[in-house]
Amino acid sequence: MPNHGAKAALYDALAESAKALANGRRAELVDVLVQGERSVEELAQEIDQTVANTSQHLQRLLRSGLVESRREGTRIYYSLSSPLVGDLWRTMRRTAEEHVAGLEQLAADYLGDRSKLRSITRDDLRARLRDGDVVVLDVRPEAEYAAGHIRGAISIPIHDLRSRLGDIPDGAEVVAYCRGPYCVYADDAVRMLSGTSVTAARLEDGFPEWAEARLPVTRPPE
Amino acid sequence: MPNHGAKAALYDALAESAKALANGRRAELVDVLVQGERSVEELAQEIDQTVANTSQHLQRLLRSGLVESRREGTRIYYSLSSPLVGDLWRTMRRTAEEHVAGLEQLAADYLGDRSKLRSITRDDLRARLRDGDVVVLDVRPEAEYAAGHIRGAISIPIHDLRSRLGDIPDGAEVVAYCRGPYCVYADDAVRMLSGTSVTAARLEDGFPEWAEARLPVTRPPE
DNA sequence: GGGAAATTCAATAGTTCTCTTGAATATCAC
DNA sequence: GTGATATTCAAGAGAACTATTGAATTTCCC
Repeated sequence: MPNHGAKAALYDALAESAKALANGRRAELVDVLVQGERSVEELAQEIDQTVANTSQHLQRLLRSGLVESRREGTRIYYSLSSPLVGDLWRTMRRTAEEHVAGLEQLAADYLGDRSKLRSITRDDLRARLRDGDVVVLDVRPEAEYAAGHIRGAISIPIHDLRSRLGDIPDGAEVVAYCRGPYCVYADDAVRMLSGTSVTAARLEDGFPEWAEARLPVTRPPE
Repeated sequence: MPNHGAKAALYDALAESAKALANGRRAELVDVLVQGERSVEELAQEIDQTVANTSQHLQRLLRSGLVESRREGTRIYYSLSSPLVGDLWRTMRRTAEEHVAGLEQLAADYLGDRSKLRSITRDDLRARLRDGDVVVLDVRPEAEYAAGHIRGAISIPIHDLRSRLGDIPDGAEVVAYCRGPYCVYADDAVRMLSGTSVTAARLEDGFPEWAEARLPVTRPPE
């Protein structure tokens, strides 16, 4: 293929990591994989695609070196090759937020009206954690909590929240968080908690951003 | 087009900034634009493409919001919309360096053998600048030096270097730099200076990386 | 207004990407 | 081995991307 010069071939290769992310479905995949490894079937469900199509996208990511896979019995688990890939995804996302026209509208279309939901920034939560007067609630699936969470957070996956409302101390001030700024689990949690005895707000972004900012986390031993 | 759901449309838009960079020629364009604004014709020459093709790539970048343009008489100048775009390009490049297979070979093919060239890291140069015992030489085109350079550096564009060797103090220790890790100007300068009375090394990367690391720079007043 | 220079537009052919479908493969449990 | 499950492979249709070519447009200068 490189019947063009050495410089062109080099820059083609440098652009390879962008090509890998240059597709909405693959962006969704990386966004999930940032939370930890997943099987093909789980990923297919997350991005609402057929298993065959998901598998093809994963192999595209594999070829570009951005993800790795391991087999466990009949399942194959994919994971990011390094935290650098998550950094790239977030930088890319931030750039799109800043520069891509129409993005706010699309975000609003997907997320619905967030204006009535109380929210809190990373820095605010950090300060309140120091004061110790807040319950931090991780509403992601159990496995993602296990792979790493905000230090001191408790885990109640969003799908269990309704039946486990009793686990939250009466009158507590709750801050719920999930996968990131475009994840709706924390929104749902705050909506569900409004009207109960607890006060609830959502963290403006999720665990990966918290970890990237080098704020205190708990991770499983290697 | 979005006959698919709101989530898919949102992630398609988030992937838009990656699509803009998902092409070797556009990556080259951004790599040049990081150094400052350029006209279409200049850019076409830099990336060794026809003007028409270059124009089309620039308009793709324009549509994605990553670059801006302004007209000045019959020329149109393109520039990056914000420093964030340069950050994205460097993050993307770093990810490719880390993960894309075969990249080292392609870099070697383009850059040739660098093993005989003395080189120095950012941190080393920073320390030596404090001691004041080094001549920092910016070998990029004059306009790029004017748009911003390492504080204290002198400008001798690579194409003028041979005729301006006399501008460099006899017996000086020179560190040459240019656009970045894949720019060959500094390599050429070091090769040209070997065999003269001065000692020469190249900075391992270029001005954009120096500036991103918040090391001292001189920029023109707004 | 007419000519020149810089850039964009429009049409096209070849390539790559994306999703779909159905078959093939690998591993496990029995 | 046989069947079940998870994943990949293979083929194909339609869309998007890329480079090329030549014409059209914009602005300047006279």
